[in-house]
Amino acid sequence: MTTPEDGPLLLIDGMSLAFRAYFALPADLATSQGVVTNAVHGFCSMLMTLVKDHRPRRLAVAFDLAGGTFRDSMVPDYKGGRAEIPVDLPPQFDMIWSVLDALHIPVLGVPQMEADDVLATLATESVARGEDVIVVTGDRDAFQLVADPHVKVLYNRRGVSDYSLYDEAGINERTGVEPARYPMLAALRGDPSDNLPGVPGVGEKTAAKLLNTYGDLDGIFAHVDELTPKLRENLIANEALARNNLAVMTLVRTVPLEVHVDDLAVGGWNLAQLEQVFSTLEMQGQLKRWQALLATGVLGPSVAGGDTTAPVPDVEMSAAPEGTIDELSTIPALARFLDSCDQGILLVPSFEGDAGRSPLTSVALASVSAPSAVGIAPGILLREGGLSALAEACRAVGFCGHDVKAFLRSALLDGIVVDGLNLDTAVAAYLVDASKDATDLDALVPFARAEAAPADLFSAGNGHQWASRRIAQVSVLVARLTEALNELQLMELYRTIEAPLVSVLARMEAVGIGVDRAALTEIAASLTADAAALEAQVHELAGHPFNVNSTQQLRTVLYDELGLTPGRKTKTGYSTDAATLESLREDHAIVDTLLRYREAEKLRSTYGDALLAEVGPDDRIHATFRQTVARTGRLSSEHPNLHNIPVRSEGGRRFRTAFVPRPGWKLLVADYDQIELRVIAHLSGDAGLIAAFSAGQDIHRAVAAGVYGVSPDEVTHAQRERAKMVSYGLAYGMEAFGLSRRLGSSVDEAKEIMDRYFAAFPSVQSYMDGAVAEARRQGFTRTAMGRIRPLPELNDPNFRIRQAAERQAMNAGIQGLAADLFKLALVRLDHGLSDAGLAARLVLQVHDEVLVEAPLDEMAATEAIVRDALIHVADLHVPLEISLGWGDTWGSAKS
DNA sequence: GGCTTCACG
DNA sequence: ACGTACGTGAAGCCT
Repeated sequence: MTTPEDGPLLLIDGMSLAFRAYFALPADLATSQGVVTNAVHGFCSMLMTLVKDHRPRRLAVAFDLAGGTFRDSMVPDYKGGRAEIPVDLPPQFDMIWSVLDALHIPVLGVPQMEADDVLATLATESVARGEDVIVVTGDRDAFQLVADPHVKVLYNRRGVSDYSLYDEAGINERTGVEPARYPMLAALRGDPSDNLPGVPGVGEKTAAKLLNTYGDLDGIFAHVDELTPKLRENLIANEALARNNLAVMTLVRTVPLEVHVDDLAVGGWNLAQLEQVFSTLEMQGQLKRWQALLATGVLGPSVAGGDTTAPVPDVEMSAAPEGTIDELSTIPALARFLDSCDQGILLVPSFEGDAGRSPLTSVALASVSAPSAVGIAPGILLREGGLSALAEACRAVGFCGHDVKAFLRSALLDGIVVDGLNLDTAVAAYLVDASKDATDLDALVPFARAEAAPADLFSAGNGHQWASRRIAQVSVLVARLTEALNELQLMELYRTIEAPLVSVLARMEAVGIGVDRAALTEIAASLTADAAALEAQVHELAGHPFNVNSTQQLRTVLYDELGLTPGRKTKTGYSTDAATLESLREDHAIVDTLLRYREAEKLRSTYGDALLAEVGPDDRIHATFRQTVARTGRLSSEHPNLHNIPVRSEGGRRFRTAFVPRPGWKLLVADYDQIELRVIAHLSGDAGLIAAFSAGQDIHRAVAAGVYGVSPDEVTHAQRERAKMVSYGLAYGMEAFGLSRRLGSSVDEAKEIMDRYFAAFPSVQSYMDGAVAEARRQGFTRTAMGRIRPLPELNDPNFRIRQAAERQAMNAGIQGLAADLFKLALVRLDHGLSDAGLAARLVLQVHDEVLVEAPLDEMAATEAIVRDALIHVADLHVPLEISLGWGDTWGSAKS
């Protein structure tokens, strides 16, 4: 057996192996997020087989670099006619590099050179030292290397396991000529895979015969007169072609490399890194197999020190067309740079602290057409006039960036409006797959290597290298996501709703909502007092003090010490939630006090001091609205969350009186009436529901009448309430059990009610069934406005998970379309106000509700615009209606 | 960082 | 036999 000490140099053409692997394995080999990894799987398996079978002492993998090669200028349409590279493949090159990184296997690539040229150079260097070489490739060009007895070619015909190992005799047998003459053979007969035309009338057999008779092209052309007239004519007419072909086919053995054979010794792999890479790729099986293989020592020792990260000597990779980073320290320099960005601007801002709320540190810029030339505009320059130059350029040529809302917001704080957003890669990634964190650039392009930056910047740690990497990532994403949006038919949704919404939200965040500090302080103080008093009472009733906020301690007190009957169990023990406590209310006085304490404490801790702490020096709260988190397409709010300000309880509602308009202005509050139920009516096309909505009936009363078989005016209050619960429960895919709990009735009774609902409104049931079936068929749901939501769990082996996914499938089209409509309404509203030249402005949105503040003399115009924007947002089978009111606080405006 | 609870639509 | 209504964000406890 060969040992590492005398094993060969194994040189792998990574590109051709990756291609073979890609086409050999099914494209459904993917991560749970749908990232296709079939080529990575195949490549890793092939690599493992190679290592096992050949025990290389040295090892390297070469790739072609993007940007073409010197041969492109030698042949018209070189390698033309090849199938397009599938979109799923290029991202997998990055993943393969990461695996190789962790294995400490050098990855080589030289601009303008093909992988085989690099391999030929290293093979030549190695044989000069008398060492054995095996070149692994799917490209026949490499046959010429076997001319040296130390070199063999492992030729991959197709698939992952169909190999032939050729030595000199093997090449002779296969091609009819000796290896050194193979390029001449190909030059004469042409090479279909490189799109090289051959000499007419000269095929494989004739070419071989000629070469074996006359030795080489010179020999052939010196003796053309000995050939048959037809052949002679063809050869003479195509001499230039044949000679050019030969030049193309001949591998370059003198590629200038910074690594040499001695740098290619195996060893130095990093298990922790490998674990990390395979875990990201969700390739646990490969990890296990590699762990076992590495333990045998075939790839040498691991990196010294165990898990330290030693950089792979991929020296040649950094010889890629070098990126530049220029600090644009003057306005003219910035202007010059912007002028060069005539195809659009890539933009990556960085902030001193929280994005959008703190000053800009700098903005990294690049032209879409030349992303490796990065310009950094420092914050100082931007604040001293640079920002308006940048904004002007953005408007003129358009710009792309990742999560740009914070940048827009920040510019607004300096009074600059930045228009011209072309592609926000975070928003686009969210549309493509809302189930992953679209803001995490490193997760979206985990394996993309930045265009190499000058080495000194890598060590300088001044942030420029980071910015340059970001620009490179965004550049990759812009291309990929534009394609993905088109492919998934999401581009219209992006253009008409999501992209304009970015600016609308930025403006709304920058404006913020007014807060009456004094009122808020008072509410908080009174709740603090309430909570303290109630806590004391709870301690009294328990007989001793304890931390009431600790569910663990509370469990002990209620169920062990006081002997109350426990109900539902959670993962960690008996539940103490409100529903459970409600059922124990009669059993002990402590329960009621506890519930009141919980409410006061919740309000105090979440909306008291916490909200107060968010109020800025301008007496306003500037929350952040996130456009890329909610899987259904809704927005979310954070820092603080203004989407859950209390309204249902008397005590909590008081907080809404602390939200106020600008002094002297009025606050308009408008919300859709039952938008989700109207969406259900529209989507299902149910005649009964549509008739009820169209007639402007009280929908819950109408539903109750249908369910209970009475006329609308006979419906009791209780029946109406029940109907309401059924209607909303339906939108969530609720089952009889859930309904019974909420109605406080038996499951049978709940079942009966649901049956009657579906009997009265039959199209609703078929819509729900259809939604699930469609989602299962496609793997995702799609709203009427095109928004998709992947639901891979519909095929989960676990019944519970599968059922949850079915409920999500039922809900996604409903909540999703409601979200689409509302977002579009927000855009229309915002644009309506500015088109009318009003000072009135959006200050807040809460899923189906908008708050607008307006000067007194704009109230009428504002109201008209809001009504129109919301009501006429889309033409559904049912009318959309809103409730609208004005006031001096959020609390009083909402009727 | 996971868990529980609870505020909203 | 299982769990049981969708979607968020935040606070506080505990490991």
